[in-house]
Amino acid sequence: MCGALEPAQLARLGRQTGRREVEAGTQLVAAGQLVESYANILSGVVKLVMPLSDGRQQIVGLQFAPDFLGRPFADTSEVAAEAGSRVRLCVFPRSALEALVRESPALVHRLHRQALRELDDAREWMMILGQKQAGEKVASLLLLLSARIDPTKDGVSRRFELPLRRSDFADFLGLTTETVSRHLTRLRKAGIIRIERSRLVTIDDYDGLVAEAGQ
Amino acid sequence: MCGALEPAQLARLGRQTGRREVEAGTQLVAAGQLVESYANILSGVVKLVMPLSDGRQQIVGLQFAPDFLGRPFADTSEVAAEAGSRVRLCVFPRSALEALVRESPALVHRLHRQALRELDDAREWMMILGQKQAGEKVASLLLLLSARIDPTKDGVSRRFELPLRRSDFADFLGLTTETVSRHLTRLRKAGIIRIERSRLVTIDDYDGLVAEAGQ
DNA sequence: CGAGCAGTTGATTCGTATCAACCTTGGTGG
DNA sequence: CCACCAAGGTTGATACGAATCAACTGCTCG
Repeated sequence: MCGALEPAQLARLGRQTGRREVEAGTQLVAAGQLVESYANILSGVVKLVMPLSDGRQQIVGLQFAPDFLGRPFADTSEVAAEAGSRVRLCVFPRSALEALVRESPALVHRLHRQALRELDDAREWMMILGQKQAGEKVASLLLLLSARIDPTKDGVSRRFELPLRRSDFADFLGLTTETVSRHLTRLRKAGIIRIERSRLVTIDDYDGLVAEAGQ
Repeated sequence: MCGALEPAQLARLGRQTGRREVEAGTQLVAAGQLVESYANILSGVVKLVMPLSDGRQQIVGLQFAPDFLGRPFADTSEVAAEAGSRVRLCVFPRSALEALVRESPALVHRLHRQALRELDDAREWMMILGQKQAGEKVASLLLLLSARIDPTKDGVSRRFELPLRRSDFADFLGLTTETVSRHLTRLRKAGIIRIERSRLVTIDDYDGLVAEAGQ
């Protein structure tokens, strides 16, 4: 985010920001709560979760570095934010953001673009949730994670640590942990991926995985 | 949208706009196409559709009057727009919008707010697609339509014309037309709704419908 | 070493898709 | 005005995929 700011503004913001580092599972923002601060993600993955009163919940978005975290101009949002992995944040108060927004049109534009990107992501996942079956869903999520965890190398054969548990997969994909596990096993037995210690994934057959995801 | 403009800007925009009225089913924007014009919806319902190469498709949003239609600052969007009912539009060229945006921060803010609202809508539907079962999905969509088609009377016992076919219900909810039909019949036999000529719905038991939707 | 959580695997149930027949509605032309 | 037709919608029988319930394994941490 800070890329859109003037040096003077950056310096001013710097005086008001704080670093924060939290463990996986930490609740960053509760649902329906008015937020008094915003943050940029420096590293790690944040889950955006919508709970239903009976315990069911849906993960409606994942945010990676260097995404902006928070909801400017929001009355209230029914979305909670939770650290999916160990997360480092750069936090600053609501007032600081609002002051910057008043004087920097470029920043507003930047925030608008992120909102549009999140909208595209959300719609892509509506597609996956509504139309795809379990195997395609699991493959699609692996592809998403592989693309966003380490965007540097975007070639074939990747290896990365899953920032989510099986139950997070399930909550994202509208499945159960058992079904997620079965389909991961199926992909493993098909030689498309390898799994070590249940969290470390290697994609051996990238095109195969894309085919499994149904484009 | 025009509420955010100065009178002088409005007059200037007025000279460049045109009215357009289309039948249900008309393709307004094709998927993956760069749009050269924008529009405001004056009446009717527009479906936002994401197609998959094998024929499956997901409706990822519905837009009602007076929503803004189009995608400012978009590189390309994979979303197509199609008239769900007879639709009246107020169309204006891309250049007109861009000129206005350059000089009116209020307009940018307005567009940003709409994007955030659409994001909330999309996430709400991720929740419904991922977590709810067929009966809850159908009830939820009836509630959505009843709330947005005629926002004037928001009390109990409403009556309105569905702007969507059963197959649109299915594409929105990730179901088949048969399943949609079965659950509408179930709601009808339970005395919660009435259906005339398959398109005209009356909600007789609003609280019952909310309960069916699972909040 | 034992407790507890995460993950896997198996047996069964249940909800929705699929396939198929039929009904309804609205439009068209004789 | 009515017969016909096509598209949209409903209903029924069956198949299939994912949820559920349950047992078990492996890991991590006190």
